[in-house]
Amino acid sequence: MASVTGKAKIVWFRKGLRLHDNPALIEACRGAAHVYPIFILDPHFRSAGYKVGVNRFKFLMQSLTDLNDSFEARGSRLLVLRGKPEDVLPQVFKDWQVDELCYEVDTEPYAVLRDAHVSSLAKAANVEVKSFVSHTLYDTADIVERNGGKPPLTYQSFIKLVDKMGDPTAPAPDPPEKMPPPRDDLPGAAPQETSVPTLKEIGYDQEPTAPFKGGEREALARMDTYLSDKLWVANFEKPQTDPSAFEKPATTTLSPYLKFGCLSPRLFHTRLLQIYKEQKKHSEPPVSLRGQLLWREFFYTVGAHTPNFSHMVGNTVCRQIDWRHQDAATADSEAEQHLAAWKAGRTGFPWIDAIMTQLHEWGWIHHLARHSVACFLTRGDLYISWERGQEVFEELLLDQDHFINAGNWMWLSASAFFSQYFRVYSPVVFGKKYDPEGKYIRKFLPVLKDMPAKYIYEPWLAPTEVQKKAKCIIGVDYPRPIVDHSIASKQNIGRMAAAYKANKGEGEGEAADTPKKAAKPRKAAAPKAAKKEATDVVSGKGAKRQRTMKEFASKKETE
DNA sequence: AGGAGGTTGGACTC
DNA sequence: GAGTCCAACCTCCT
Repeated sequence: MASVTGKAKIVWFRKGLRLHDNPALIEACRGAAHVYPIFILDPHFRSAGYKVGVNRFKFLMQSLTDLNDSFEARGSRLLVLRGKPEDVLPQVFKDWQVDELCYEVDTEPYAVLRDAHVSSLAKAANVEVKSFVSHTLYDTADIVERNGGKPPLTYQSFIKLVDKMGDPTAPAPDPPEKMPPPRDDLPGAAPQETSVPTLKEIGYDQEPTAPFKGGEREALARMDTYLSDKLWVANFEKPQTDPSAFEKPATTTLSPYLKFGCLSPRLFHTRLLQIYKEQKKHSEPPVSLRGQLLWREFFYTVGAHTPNFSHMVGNTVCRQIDWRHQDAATADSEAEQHLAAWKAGRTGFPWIDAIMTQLHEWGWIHHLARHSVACFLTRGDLYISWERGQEVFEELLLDQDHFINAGNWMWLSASAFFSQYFRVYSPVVFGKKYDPEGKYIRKFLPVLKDMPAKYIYEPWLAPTEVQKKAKCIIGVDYPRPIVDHSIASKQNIGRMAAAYKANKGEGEGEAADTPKKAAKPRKAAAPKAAKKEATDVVSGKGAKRQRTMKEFASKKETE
């Protein structure tokens, strides 16, 4: 087509803040006289119901600046527009005489509605819309289709489906070295009107504190650094990594870059497969590095195909549980206080409070640290709804990712995917395993820096003299624990058991007294009971154990 | 219908 | 460090 005069095209960045593996950008450059790379500052992401902490916003601004630099190096620039996409886009379609709009598929609920609306507006304006899957390894709709139209609910069944699908599509080729530039002289396209905003312009008055810098170049450099240690990559096992490591975090910390698409998951995946090929032996999902990418994919798949995935009510995969704090209207004041203490890192459990402090300061905490604080907030200690925790993570995490955040909160609260609610993380013991000296606590809670290691995880047990010497009086300089973990966790296991039972009843409807329900536990219990008696006689622990269970049962009844 | 297995608990025993 | 128990969950697969 030699006669083509050249079109005006928009490539709309939302996630996918990168030039590599960007099929929408490639398409936009094809046969275009003018390409307008845009990002829209949508007020939705700063509305009352959706908080973005200053650290993540800064990360986003850095990513946009980096993107702009890369475009400038190619004779183009990034145009940052302000307003609702539904208002902004029809205007520029007209003003810039746009022929085509290209973007990456975004499957989050808000994005799906937004993009459907924008597509219809584009059609009305005679603008062709082209979208591409590049934020996930696969088109999650394909995975669901292969599973008979339903998303797989276990990681293993998900892996099986993915294995059958073969390797993901290879990353797209790099964009041209010289790009068709946008015009400066059209309304709303002038460089001074479309620059990357400052935090002040947006209305942030806090100083960002996170030690991670946003952007594609940073992402690629970081990936290269971590992948250069091929033995480490090949042997990576997530559960073996140390949540208390902070001098050098024990994992790649690539999650914020994947969240914003500064790094392509397909590129990362390709690089991992290369290394696996070179190294004969390597770890496997779920614990391997590739397994981590597939966890992301798993939650994107289930999340995108489950209604109300980020809420308990109306969510088909989520167990309905009578949390103490389901919403602000019904929560009692104690639950309100507990939630506030948890968020602020003032629970009186140094391990929990250090993690929450790191979350505020860094915008990132290790996966197992997330487990600790999530279990503590929900089924472990406070019995507060996972949705409240999800909101806090949504605000504070750089890598906050809609489906992954919701999925993991449901996991940890034993609301979905995971159901062994009696496996409770101890806010004292768990961290101690990794960091007996309490270096991590001393780093993030300096008030405890002189507390002897013996008491660093339980400072309320330190004798007054020790507290005085450490210049940290419990109840004055650092809070007393807001709950007794051994009492609270036992009580909550009982509540969870009751909630599970209630859910079962609901599910079965009138057939509540079907023999199936009674027969199952009875059959399983018989051989085990005999075995237990035998070991109890030997160990002499039977009586103690039984008493504990009775106490626990009576507590449940008097509630 | 039943069994296996489940990314990463904790306490205790050997 | 591995194994067993706690008390019993769920989904998937055969």
